[in-house]
Amino acid sequence: MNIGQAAAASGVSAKMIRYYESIGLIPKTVRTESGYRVYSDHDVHTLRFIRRARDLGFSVEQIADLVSLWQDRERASKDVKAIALDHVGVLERKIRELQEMASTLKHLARNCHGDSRPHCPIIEELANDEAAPLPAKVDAKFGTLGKGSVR
Amino acid sequence: MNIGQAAAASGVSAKMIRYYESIGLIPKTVRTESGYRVYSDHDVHTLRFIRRARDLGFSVEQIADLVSLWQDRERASKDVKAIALDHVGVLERKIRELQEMASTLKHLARNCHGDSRPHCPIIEELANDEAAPLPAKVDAKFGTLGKGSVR
DNA sequence: CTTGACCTTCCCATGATTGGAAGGATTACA
DNA sequence: TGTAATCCTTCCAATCATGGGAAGGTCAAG
Repeated sequence: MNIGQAAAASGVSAKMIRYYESIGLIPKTVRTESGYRVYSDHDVHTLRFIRRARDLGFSVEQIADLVSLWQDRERASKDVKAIALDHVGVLERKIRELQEMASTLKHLARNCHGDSRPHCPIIEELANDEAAPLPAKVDAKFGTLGKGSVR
Repeated sequence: MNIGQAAAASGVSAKMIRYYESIGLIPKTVRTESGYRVYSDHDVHTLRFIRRARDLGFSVEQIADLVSLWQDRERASKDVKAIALDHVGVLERKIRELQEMASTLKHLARNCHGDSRPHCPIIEELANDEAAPLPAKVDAKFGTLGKGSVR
């Protein structure tokens, strides 16, 4: 099957399939005479594995590890579990960080009349030179608020 | 004061101060004869405002809006509140998304022995072709799991 | 006057993903 | 068979906020 069909069957875009190939996450595929990539059901299965791992927020680097453990029938389950739990830790730290932001903002918003007058605790807090610095940022993975989806 | 001192006083790195200037978030500063940027206490105050907004996860675009509302003494507090609440919504969606990932993973990890044997429900779930697709991803801001800190 | 600490601009990298251009291949239909 | 639509290919650029580093100018202390 062609890359478009593999994309549809796996839920990974054709663009990303080529990208994953280029960085070595998946091996180079067979090509037709005219250069089209050809995928098997097995390849699609691998792509689905990758997509599911992405859906769980694993980085491509971690996915590479997971794929190789997946393909190693002798793997120790503790190696997989370690990657998963490490990732859970990262996720939970990030969640806490976002929760702090949200609760601070909700608190400020609750005290803001939200009318046409200028008085606004939100702005005042941002402008407050005495404000306690927010807790030091974890070396949080999860970049900043870009446009991408987490997928 | 020089950019390095302004950076130390505001908590915004010199690199980022130059960047904010280049994108127009802050105005171009006065320069010394030799080209050094010169900052006043007022500039530092603005930089602190920006840093606090960043700490709350606002995008540079939103910060530009917040800064101009801050400087508008006639602003309506509802305009500020709208930005804040919009951001709270984004934060909360993201939190929910991460919580789903974490809880799925914790559930899987709980059922993984984590020993030297190969059996591992985590890998099996990732490889499971019947797996229900995860809920459609929100057009989540907050990119993927990159290296950056949130700051 | 030298040394070291600063400053300047410019380019590059990050991570995952999308967009698009230019051009070749395949397919469907009249 | 001709042609148009739809695929595919590679390559380059942009995203977002940030940091790294090079090459070179400036300044202050010794």
